[in-house]
Amino acid sequence: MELRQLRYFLALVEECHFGRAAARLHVAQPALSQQIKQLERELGIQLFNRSTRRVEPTEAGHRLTDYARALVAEEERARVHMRELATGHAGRVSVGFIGTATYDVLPRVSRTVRAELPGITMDLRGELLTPELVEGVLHGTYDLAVVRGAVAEDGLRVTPLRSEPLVAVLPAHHPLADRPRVSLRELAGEPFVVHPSQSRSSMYARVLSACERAGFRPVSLTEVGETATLVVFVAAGHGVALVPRSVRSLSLDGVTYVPLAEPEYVDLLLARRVHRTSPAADQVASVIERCAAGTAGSNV
Amino acid sequence: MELRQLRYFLALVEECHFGRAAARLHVAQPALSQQIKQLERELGIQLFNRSTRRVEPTEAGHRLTDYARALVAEEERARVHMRELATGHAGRVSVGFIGTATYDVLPRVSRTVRAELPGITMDLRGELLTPELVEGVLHGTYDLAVVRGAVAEDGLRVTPLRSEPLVAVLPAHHPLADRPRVSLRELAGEPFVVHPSQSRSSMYARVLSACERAGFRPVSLTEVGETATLVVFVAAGHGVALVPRSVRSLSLDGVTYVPLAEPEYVDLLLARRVHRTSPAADQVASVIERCAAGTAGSNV
DNA sequence: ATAGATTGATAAGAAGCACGCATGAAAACT
DNA sequence: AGTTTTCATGCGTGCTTCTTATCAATCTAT
Repeated sequence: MELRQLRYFLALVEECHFGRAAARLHVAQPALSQQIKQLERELGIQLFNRSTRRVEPTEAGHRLTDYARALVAEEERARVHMRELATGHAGRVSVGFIGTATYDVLPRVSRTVRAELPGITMDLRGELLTPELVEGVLHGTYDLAVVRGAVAEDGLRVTPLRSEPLVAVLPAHHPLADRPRVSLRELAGEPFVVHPSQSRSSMYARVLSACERAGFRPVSLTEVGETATLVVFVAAGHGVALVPRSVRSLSLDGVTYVPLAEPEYVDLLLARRVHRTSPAADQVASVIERCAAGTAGSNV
Repeated sequence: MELRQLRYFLALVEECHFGRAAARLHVAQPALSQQIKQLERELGIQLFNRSTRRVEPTEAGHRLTDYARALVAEEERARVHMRELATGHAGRVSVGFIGTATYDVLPRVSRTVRAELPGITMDLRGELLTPELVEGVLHGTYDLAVVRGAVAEDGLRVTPLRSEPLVAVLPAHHPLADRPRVSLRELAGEPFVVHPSQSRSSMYARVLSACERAGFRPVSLTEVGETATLVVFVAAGHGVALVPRSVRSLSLDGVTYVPLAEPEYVDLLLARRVHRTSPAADQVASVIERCAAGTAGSNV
């Protein structure tokens, strides 16, 4: 039994006439006769009572009609679904975000995809570290990753999303907290709360190099795993911190974000696989590009 | 998209290995590769990520798996159903019964078919007249008909079911009602209740010819359409009647069935189409033959 | 009743498709 | 580096399906 035979069969059921059914199928009449006959032979039962004057389904023919319709309809659904997947209008896409994009880009992307690509199911994870994101994308755990720092890996395509200035995170009661802007130099004596070291987070190196340019090394460093924790630590008075401007989305009592006098920028990047890329992931990638660009934390 | 391709596809999904899947399908490996590739080309989307070391379904492949399973399962159900129809284990069979078989053979057949051929749906009609039964069978309204009288029609195959003696139907207060048997001659003066004339019922002619052999013509005739009505009329005192012995199944207050002294027999016949016969109808036909034979009203 | 029209079945040749074999290329293991 | 495993490709073959031509049966019309 093949779908083609069932399509022929259904046409004949609906037309009750070999000639017309064959015309509708764009085949010659003998082809239809043969295929119906073969179907009957395979199933071991007559499907039509036919004379030169009348063609009508037998009981078996009537019963088979239901199955044939169900099969052809299911095929059509499969075809439509595959088409959606092929055009990127459906699918499951998993995206990983580093900590400092978790509270700003992630929710925007989630909202936009839900609105514009309703067929796509998102699988979002935030507060991740660049190394695991890179490996995750290469390994297939994530289709896309929003990372920071120059990532150059084989099999990975990395495109810039935006560049944003660093801002200082200060406890609300800090003497500098009310200033319109602070110079990095003024934080020289402060203990710092930073993202993980050992190149697990690119922010760690970025913050330390900024301090170095300002002519000092932080007197003490407290490492925390997540950006949310970092802000909480600052609120608790464990020190100060430098974060990309968009982290301001994460507002918390007892914490103030103050722009830096120095032009220190960090880049936000989108990483995707070179091979094994899905159309749905491409669609989501372009949404991410728009979401990151149209943000308060954009360049300048 | 063809079912063969989907079967290949499913084998590959399950084996995740072209060689093994091909072996399971009893085809060479290149054939499988080509068919999968063609399916991918037709659907416009990659279904497997394949290297020389690993084969695994893409997301599209995973999604298609559900559809493919559904399609193959539905095909199997269709095949099984067609097989049942072909072997006569399923189907719808309509059987028409003449009046005098309605209260005896019909319920037996109904019960037996339900018990022995649970897949067959019966469509039973009783209290019909031979002419409409014959036309009904030829026209396809009925697959089988239980009739009386010698029916010889083109396109109809008629086989004897049984022969049964006529018995007299008398009102309970009738002087002859208590006799172990009555001679037809003794009913000469009685008004008769009979089945329809004008050869619409074969019983009409049968009863009158029996009377003629006994040397009389009934003084009056009341025609009724249904056997049940006939018995009711006798109970109401409108006259006496002759019916096949099996009508005794229809017992009614105020009515007695008394055997005839004369050996007057009527035949019960099974009529079926010569062409356009279904296996299910054949199965039911053999049930009818058994039910009619193993009856109190059987010959002798 | 005979002729013509309609319609499905059949036969034979052509076209298309799937298949098998041989082979190639890439990746993993020794 | 050599060997093995495994999927892809090219080509020839055979089966399947299609088309054309024709037949047989049935209905219609004169």
